[in-house]
Amino acid sequence: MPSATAETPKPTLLELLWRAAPDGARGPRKGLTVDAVVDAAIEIADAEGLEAVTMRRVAQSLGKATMTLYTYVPGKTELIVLMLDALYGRMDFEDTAGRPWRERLSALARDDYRMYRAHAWAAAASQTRPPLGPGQSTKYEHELRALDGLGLSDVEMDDALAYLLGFVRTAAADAAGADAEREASAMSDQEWWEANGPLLARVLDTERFPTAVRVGQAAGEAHGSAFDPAHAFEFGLARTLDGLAVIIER
Amino acid sequence: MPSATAETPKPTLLELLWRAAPDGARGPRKGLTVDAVVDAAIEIADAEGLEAVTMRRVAQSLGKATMTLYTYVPGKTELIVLMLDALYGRMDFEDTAGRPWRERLSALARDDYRMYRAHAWAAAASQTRPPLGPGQSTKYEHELRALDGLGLSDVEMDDALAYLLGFVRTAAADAAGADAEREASAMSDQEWWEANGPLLARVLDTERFPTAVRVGQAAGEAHGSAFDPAHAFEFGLARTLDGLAVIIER
DNA sequence: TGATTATAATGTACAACGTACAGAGAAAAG
DNA sequence: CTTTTCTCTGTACGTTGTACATTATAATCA
Repeated sequence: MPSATAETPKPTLLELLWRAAPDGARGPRKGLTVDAVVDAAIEIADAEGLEAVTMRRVAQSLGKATMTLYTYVPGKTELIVLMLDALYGRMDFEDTAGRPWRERLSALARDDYRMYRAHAWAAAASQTRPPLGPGQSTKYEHELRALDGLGLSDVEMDDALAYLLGFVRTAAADAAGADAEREASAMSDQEWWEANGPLLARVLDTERFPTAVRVGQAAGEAHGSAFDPAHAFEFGLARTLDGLAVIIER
Repeated sequence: MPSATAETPKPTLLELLWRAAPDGARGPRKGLTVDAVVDAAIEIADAEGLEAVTMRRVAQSLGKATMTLYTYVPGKTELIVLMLDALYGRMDFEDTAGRPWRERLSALARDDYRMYRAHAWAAAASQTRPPLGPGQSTKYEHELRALDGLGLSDVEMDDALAYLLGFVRTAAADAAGADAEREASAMSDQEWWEANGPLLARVLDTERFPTAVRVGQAAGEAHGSAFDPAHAFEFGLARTLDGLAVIIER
């Protein structure tokens, strides 16, 4: 009678993040690593967007069969978490030790924003409370240090950081969205107005929507287009820091 | 020789949003309306999440064949836009005329947050600059009126509103994400710690991550769990209004 | 050394998705 | 009555994530 089929203790997500899975000693040599899979996926996402990251595509870029990936990663969900943690771990942060708090937090925000802009898929994929992988932990530690010693309680520090990073993530996602939309439409602003202007003029009458028409027009003219992500980021960052100032300089 | 195949001028998204498509006079009677399709889709999304909204599922709930939907809606992308605009159009806003600006903006944020929480799928699906459908236009008009007469320029009004709503959307998406995660894991905090505690203790050493460990612990204990969406919303709203105060009370 | 056993790698297969397309039938227009 | 146009539908295609069985490989144990 053959012994009961051995239960392969499949690694948890956390073990995977920390690369803490004991690599099996028995079978054939591994032809890949988790890092290789993650890197390949990031490369594809950077070049062609997250929707181009399919298991087949990643495997192909590694010269392996699709199902081989599942030796290294439990599924696509986990792969994306790993991709994000890798990004966090590779960020380089501006050194702002000793500078005033406003500059420190501003640098934090800009570091984050730069990372998101360099990997357009990341803002949409990331969550507010990512799992505590090594990359996220390193990032979190660095960010908290910028907030330490400002007179905030520990809980306030966490609140403030989550608030600041939430703003940056949204701003980056909006910027990426605006890019994608512009690319997808392949329609100049002029063409768009020729196609949609008449209807809008008929339907957005100044009787029902006086303020919207006035403000929308002003905003559109000021930015030269419907939405200016860079301006939104600068405006928002200033407001966010002003908002935090109230509890920091209290 | 048969005449050239007639070109059905398929309606643009804007025409669809404003229900401005001329309904064809020729063929059989329509068995549905755009609204019926949109409502059915919203009902499914509310009950089972956006990922349950498939063309087959929506059609089935209307007692029609799948492809019938494409008579009313160009595709799934457009359907989701229509769903969101419908939500915006049905919001009811707290009347805050004459009240101080901070209460007015706070009510705006809470109205928005309430809508997102009632339709958990909406925060993730919505964009910063939604197409100018009737719902979005009504909402935008109402919101701008709350910002009018505060001494802001038109461009600043638009900036401030986008900033405020961006915060609310993110907070709502985070809250929905936290709900979903809790539901999906089906793991009590205690079980989670039993499974992952040992690894975390080994790997999150206080040498490398002193601040992160300290603050993370404090935050976790304060909220009784890793993340408290309601608290994050209140904290963030206060900060956001404080930040806007700087340009409003200038 | 030879038998055993855990593991890596892979091919096949399946269910689910959005939607292109062609055809059948209905109603208005000529 | 004929023609035209439109609604509705069934079938089918390409794509997705991944379950599963199989084969090859290497370390372990007798």
